[in-house]
Amino acid sequence: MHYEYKDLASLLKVVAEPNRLKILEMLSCGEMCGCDILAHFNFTQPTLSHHMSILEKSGLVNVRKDTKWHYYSLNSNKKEGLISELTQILSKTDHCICKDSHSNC
Amino acid sequence: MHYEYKDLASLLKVVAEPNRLKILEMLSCGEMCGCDILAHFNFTQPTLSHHMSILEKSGLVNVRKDTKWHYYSLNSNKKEGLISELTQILSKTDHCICKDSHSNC
DNA sequence: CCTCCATATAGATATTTATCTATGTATAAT
DNA sequence: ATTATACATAGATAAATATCTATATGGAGG
Repeated sequence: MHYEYKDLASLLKVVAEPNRLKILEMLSCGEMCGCDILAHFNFTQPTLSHHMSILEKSGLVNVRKDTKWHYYSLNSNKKEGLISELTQILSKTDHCICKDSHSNC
Repeated sequence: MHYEYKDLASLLKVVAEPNRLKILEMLSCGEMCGCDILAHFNFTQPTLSHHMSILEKSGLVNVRKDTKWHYYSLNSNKKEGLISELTQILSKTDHCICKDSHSNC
């Protein structure tokens, strides 16, 4: 299995969760602190902490810590990288994976 | 929770799996039958059947059944819809979700 | 110093899911 | 007819994960 599939799939998994999608959409408008994000959801604070940790580790979201508050923002480069990688892998290219194989496809 | 998040997240979940990503990349070159797809993987035939069923149900992949063989192909409309929805939800828009809320974001 | 507030961590639980083996079904070929 | 091939289904299992309650940490303000 090529690494690119695993890496892209991991990043897609981060995005493939309704609450995290909504968080990312909110952050597309500009940075927000955790407590303001939390106000838009029904789940508890530890659950938000869990989601923010996943978003942070993925690189899709940056954090700026100002004393008590953590301000989260979207990492545009990572976002664009995700979209372009997904677009590319789903598009017909000159280098077709099937042509490398011994299989008769 | 808005339906759009759940629906888009479901579709992203289909794509957020390394083997399915590879299958989709293979299908971007043109249609293939199951047995030829299987030749590119280490898992068993029932596992491929499971993945193809998920891809089919999501609408990302179409099937043409010719007697013994099932020929799978990428549904370009669905693919483009996925990419455009993801792009849109991650982009700054006039209608910001935060501006609808009573929260002070 | 004590109390609120923002966030993180620990630990438990229920659900989802990717995989396997075993088996069924349907078509093709000999 | 019997055998081989392509695919699906059933049932089991192990791993991942989204959520909760309870608790810890650390800064702000009285």
